[in-house]
Amino acid sequence: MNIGEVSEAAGLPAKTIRYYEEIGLIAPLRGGNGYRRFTEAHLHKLAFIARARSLGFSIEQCRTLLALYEDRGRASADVKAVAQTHLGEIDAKMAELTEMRRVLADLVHACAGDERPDCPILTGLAAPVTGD
Amino acid sequence: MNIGEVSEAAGLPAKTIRYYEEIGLIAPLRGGNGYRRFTEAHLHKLAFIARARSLGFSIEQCRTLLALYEDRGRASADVKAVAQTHLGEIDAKMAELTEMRRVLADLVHACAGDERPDCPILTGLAAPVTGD
DNA sequence: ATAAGGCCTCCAGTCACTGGAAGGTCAAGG
DNA sequence: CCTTGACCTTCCAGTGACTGGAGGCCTTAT
Repeated sequence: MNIGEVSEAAGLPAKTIRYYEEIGLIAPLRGGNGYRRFTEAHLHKLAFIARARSLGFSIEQCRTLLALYEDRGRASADVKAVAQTHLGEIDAKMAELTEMRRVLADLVHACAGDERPDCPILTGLAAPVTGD
Repeated sequence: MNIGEVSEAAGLPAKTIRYYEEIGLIAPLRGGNGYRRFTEAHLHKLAFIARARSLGFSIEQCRTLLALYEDRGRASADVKAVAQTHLGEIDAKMAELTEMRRVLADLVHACAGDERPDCPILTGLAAPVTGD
């Protein structure tokens, strides 16, 4: 397969696949014309990466997961550890966003949103709201 | 004030303040020795930016908010629009994270996490779980 | 012969910093 | 007066994970 076909099949832009090759995530063959040639195994790997990425795993985590995937002697505990680390990262981001959302929603709620200049959002940013 | 003092007061690294100057967010004065000189007004602006950034506003949104903050003839509706756009971005990210978390937590839950190689996380990444 | 579309490489840009090198400035102590 | 150390300066490069574009080769169809 050429890059266009795997791109379509894996749901990844061709540019991204070239980038993955550049950073050593995949190693497609080359045809006599210089075109990358992909096998089914390459496609599987790319689809694996695409799914891992869509779950938010970093490229380095994907690299680790791929290595574990291809290591028949792996311990599932090692996989689980990577996934749990990532789950923790997701939870941390969610907590951060939740807190942002809470504060921001309060400010938005307090703002009249008309043509007058008075704006609790701006005063809230100029000085944090305290309990006083 | 020198940069170290405002850095301390605004809670922003000196590097970040220099960066903000480079992109035109603030324009400190210069002393004869070439050092940046900051006034109270500069400090206020930096604190404003720091709070907006901590709520997740992008630099460009901060630039807009600062301009509105300094425009006495602003309409609060304009401020509210920026904040609501950002609220929407936060909600979109939260939805994305929530979905990631849901799928990932299922996979983690299904994984024994012992020294055996069988791992639902890896099989789930190799082929998405379908309802079949 | 040519036109369209796919493929190639290389370079630059994104966002918001962050790290580090090389060097100038300032206040205090010896 | 000299040194030490803290503070400041600029400039360059790197982060993560791509993305866009220029310029050019390859293939297939008309």
